[in-house]
Amino acid sequence: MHIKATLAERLQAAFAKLDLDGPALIQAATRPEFGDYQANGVMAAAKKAKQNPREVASRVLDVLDLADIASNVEIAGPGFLNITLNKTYLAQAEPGAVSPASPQQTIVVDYSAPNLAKEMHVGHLRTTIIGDSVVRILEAQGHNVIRQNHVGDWGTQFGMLLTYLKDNTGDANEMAASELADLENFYRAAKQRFDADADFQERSRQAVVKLQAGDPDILAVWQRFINISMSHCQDIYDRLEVTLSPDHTMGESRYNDDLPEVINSLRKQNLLQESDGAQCVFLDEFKSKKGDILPVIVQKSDGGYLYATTDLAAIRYRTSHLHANRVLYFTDARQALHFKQIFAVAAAAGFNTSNASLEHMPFGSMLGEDGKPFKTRAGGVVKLAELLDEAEQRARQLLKQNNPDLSPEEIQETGRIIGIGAIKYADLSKNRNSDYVFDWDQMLSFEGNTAPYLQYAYARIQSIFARGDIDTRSLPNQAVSEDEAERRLAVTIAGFDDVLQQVTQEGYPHFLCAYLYELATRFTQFYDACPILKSEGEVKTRRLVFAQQTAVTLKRGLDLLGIGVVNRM
RNA sequence: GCGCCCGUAGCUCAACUGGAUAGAGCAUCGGCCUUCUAAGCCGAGGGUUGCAGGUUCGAGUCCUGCCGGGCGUGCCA
Repeated sequence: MHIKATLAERLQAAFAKLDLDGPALIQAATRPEFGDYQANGVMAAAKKAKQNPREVASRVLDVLDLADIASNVEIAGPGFLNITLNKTYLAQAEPGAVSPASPQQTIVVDYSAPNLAKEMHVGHLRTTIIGDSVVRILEAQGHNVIRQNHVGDWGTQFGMLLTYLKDNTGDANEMAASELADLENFYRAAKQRFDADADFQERSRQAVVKLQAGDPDILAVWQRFINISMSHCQDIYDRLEVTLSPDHTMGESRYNDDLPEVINSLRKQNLLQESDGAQCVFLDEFKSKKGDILPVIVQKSDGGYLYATTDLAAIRYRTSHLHANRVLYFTDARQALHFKQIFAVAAAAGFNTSNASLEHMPFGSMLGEDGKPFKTRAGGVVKLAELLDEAEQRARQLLKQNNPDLSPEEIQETGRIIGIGAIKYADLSKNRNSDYVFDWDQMLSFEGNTAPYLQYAYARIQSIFARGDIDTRSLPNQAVSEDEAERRLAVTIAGFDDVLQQVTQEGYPHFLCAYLYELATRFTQFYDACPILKSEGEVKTRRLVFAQQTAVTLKRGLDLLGIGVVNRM
């Protein structure tokens, strides 16, 4: 249920009766003594009407109808309205339920997009994991979500790789996956040869030309290479339990045929200008103070196309064929200007045929401990696969140490879920805007505000049910809270739906993390203070219901982050 | 040069987009396991939110100017 939206509606109705104008500004109360929710909009509305805010608050209170929702509303400070929800209203909340959004939209989400010339490294984590979480939540809200994995499978670097591959396998058509088992090494070796050997360079360039012209031989080699590289990515996706599958791959190569059309269309609309031999679009909005305009280059002087061209073609496809209402791009913040430019060109050229909202959801770079862009000591990257291995290993070690009851099979599987969960949560729980520091120990921490803490709370609840031989299906669906600890827990459980709305609005899964952490914390406090199995009668039933509601909400919330739960750990 | 992002406790991060006394985790110090899992709970210390102005009932958040960091800025993606 949407508590905030409901409260806002009621406030708006009261405002309307009093000819007040402005948003209600509902938010969760900042302190327990301020109730559960607070409305901050009265002060702004009073100001607009040039009236005394406390008097206005008093009149709003007179006409405000919250009888069925709140047990208490009071005016505080300069004109805050502090709202305490009533217990029966709270008891109606369905734990973990997600209300369908309205309207239901078609939302294209562009995320992950690894470069298939290389192996996935830790830098790909954020786009993949954050994008996947947002996708899951949007789907839960009933939207028609279309995943687009815009992989880098085209361009000059493939000329080099394919030539090197042919040189080293004799018959390239028979190349085995083993040659490409370590893509990172393969890439490095090819690059070395490229830099050292002029003849190799020339053959590489020819290979690119052949590839783009659709030469069947080179195309077959390319396809093999892509398939193998893509299967490496898929292994990572599977391990991470990311919902991407080969069906969602829509790489750069797929737009190849439309690139000349993009240029033609721009030319027909007189948007194209030649500058130093390159085809450019100049738009006034990229004019500097001095008056010079930053061009968007869409075709190189040698006739080749660029990523701007491909992204324009992608906008055409996503709006004309996929009929997107929103397109969300989860990419590095360094591409901010690029997206601003192509969105502007798309608007000028009429490419956005479904009038979709094109939204770049940038995230910061990963830095090393020294605050500089992240590199290993050797100057390389940390492979994603290595990070996952390490996480699982550490989790298994801890499991063995902490819980001798677990079987080797259980340690294997539970270690996987906990290790992967820790990594995902470490990324998801941060505001994606800012740069962040990569640190093994921090990323693989299992204490405090981490996924294992949430999983631990869940496991303890399951343990209660197991020990007490409780069939959760036999429990009542609802319970009315009695004491303050229960009531606060109930308020938190009821706020789930609101948080999801907040997440999908602008693509910030860290709000959901913060919410789940608070939920788990409140439950653990409750758990610590109030024995469940040792209590009796109605009290016991009530506590079991709250435990169950917490478990359901935790599981659902973690699932929407793409993180699993375990019954024992 | 111009543009974008960032600067919050020793460290890593929050702060629901202008709200009340800036919150967590880690680390440090103290307390709690014969009672549902101590990956936990309770408590303590730790802040001039980079600096200086401004806007207003109210600013970590908005505006201006500095300082510091990252990134981008015509044929890589």
